[in-house]
Amino acid sequence: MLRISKLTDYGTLVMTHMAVFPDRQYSANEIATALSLGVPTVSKVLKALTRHGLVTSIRGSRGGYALSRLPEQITIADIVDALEDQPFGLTECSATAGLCNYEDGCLIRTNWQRISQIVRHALEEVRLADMVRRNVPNRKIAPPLEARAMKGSPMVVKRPAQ
Amino acid sequence: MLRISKLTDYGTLVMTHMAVFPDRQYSANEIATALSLGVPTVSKVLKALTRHGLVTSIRGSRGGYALSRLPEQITIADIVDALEDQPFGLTECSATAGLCNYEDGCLIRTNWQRISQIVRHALEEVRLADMVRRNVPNRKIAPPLEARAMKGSPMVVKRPAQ
DNA sequence: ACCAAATGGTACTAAATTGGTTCTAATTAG
DNA sequence: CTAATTAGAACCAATTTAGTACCATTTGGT
Repeated sequence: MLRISKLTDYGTLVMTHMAVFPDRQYSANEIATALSLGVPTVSKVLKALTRHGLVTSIRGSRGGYALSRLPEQITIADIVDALEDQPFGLTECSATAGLCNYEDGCLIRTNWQRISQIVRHALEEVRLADMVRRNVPNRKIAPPLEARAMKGSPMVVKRPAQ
Repeated sequence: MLRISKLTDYGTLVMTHMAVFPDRQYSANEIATALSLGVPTVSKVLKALTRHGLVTSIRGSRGGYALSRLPEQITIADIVDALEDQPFGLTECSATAGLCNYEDGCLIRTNWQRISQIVRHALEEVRLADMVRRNVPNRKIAPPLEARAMKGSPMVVKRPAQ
């Protein structure tokens, strides 16, 4: 569908939420509550992010997660790599070699690889720090009740309440 | 999965195949055979491409399809628009407005829209004409039998034979 | 030592999406 | 009139994805 998966979407939300206070440690529970997402789902995302070294986990009671790098040093591409299928590439054929007999001379493949590369660069250019730097003031006067109820977190998306 | 769908992939194959002789008329059957894809599948793709005005259909006996514009005037973005879900956007939230209460001030959304825009431009910059202009010589000496059997078409991908 | 609060990992189930097929109608050349 | 061909809708099966559940492990506090 030429979309990132929901898990990846959640990943950007979770990471952005954490980037507001980059030094703090957050529990899965806290993040899930702040973002009104399911705890198991957020846990799953955090586990994957941990495995890929984007966040550091502290186990045991009073444990939690913290960014393992500064928000300036984490890109959307990092998050996508952690949560989307690898290898990166908009078509199967451009991502994986050996599927086609004409590979060497196939301009379709070459072009899809070129396009995929551009997409990748776009993802690499957006850093987590960009996600929290609010440069456009929010001009909404009175947010609806539902939104107000979630005021705790700086950015909340209306997703299935779970 | 951050991939185009197979149908869209087929779309680029079909269109590229047609772009080799831009003035010719092709039947669904002929294209399917040349690309070793299923006739119903290719038909489905061609129907969608027709609805979106990328190819012109001629009905009735001795009917078929022809490109409705020159290969220089058709881009990959056109094909994606015809075969992928609309509206274009890497996340649901960036594609469709009104899903979130914080939209106005949400930098996540803004950034995803920015990224989607870059992706779109990349797709718009590759024209069908680029797909057939073979500028890198194919250095393969002896193609495998299976490939040789499909020699009729200039670019064939090894997909389920159906 | 024990318990409570966390994360780690695997596996499962249900829902959504996608791919591909089938069927019938409409069109047109011969 | 018939054969060849596209149009369109509906359908089914396979795959993928989302979300949940379960159990193991770790660790701080009492």
